[in-house]
Amino acid sequence: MKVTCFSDSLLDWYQHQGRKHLPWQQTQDPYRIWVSEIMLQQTQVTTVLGYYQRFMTRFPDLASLAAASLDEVLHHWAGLGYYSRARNLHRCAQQVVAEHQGAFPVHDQQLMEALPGIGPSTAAAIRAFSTGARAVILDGNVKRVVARYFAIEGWPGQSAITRLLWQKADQLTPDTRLAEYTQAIMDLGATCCTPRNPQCGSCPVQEHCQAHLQGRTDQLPTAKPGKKLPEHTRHALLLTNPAQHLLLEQRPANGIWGGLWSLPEFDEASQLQQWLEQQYPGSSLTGDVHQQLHTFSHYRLQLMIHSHQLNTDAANPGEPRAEPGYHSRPLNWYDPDTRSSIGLAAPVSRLLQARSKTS
DNA sequence: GATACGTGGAT
DNA sequence: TATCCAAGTAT
Repeated sequence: MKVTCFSDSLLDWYQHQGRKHLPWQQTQDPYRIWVSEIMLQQTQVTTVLGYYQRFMTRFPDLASLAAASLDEVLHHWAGLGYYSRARNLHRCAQQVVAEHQGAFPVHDQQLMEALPGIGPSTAAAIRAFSTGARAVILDGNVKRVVARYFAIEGWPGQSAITRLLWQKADQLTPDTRLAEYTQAIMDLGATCCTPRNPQCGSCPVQEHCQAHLQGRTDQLPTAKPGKKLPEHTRHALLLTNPAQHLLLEQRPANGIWGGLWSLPEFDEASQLQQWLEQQYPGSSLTGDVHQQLHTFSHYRLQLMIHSHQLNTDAANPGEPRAEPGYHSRPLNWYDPDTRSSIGLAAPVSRLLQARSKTS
């Protein structure tokens, strides 16, 4: 059968060419596998390695994660991006403790998908790796391999295409050796069937790959329709007190850098000025302004950073408080030297990085 | 169904 | 430098 041919060839390739020594491959513990799968969502292996090591050292099991504060979880996630993953990870840990007696329902795909941050592909990956059950994944690697193997036209972002890819991925998935197969098809996409310049010469299924046979590997899968990123400008306040602490504001749980601590941010410079004078009467801006450019997947952010140093007799320097209105979020002074366990947003970590370089 | 959500690696 | 895109999910 064709199906058997694909998985057999792939598994044979995996024996020699596959990755088998990644940290999360040395266990069948659903917790460890789960953390790795969440971190690896839309994130490359090399980026994850360091984060995973530190995270597992601090949160070695589900109970330790469930008992931790969200701030500390975000502290260990800061820099990885897509922070809803960290918030959902924390929520999920508490939910598994409360509703599943501390054990992931790895034998039930639907129950797994019901957990925060776990979708169909992640649920399948956790199940395949921890139990060896037959479960079908569809990540970026598999999409590319399947789209090429069957020469499926159309951008995978369209739901009809995704549906078809799921169906084809299911067809290719064998009934046995699921842990190996799941790793193998991801490895093939990551190291052989790459987005550009795929190494078809060393591909175990090249003889049956429609894209290869048609010489169209460079056209499949169909590229995402390109669009220009919109650009936004916002204004951030870099306020320093006499102790050289920075004023940070916790961002709302939704939106960019959700739950992380960042510089107080405003739509307009005038709003920033107004807020500053309200909080610290008699203060005036130093006039030092510099820019940070942040490029996200969906827009570019020009952040104008307005620096200001509070003098000693400024009112209430230790306890800034939010006014009701457009700013009513938690505020805190942050000491860069005694790093507390909170998640710092990119604008802050970039500032501190630049600062440590010059000093 | 389309959009929001981060950051860094690769080319 | 610019662009793509990565072990996707939630809304």
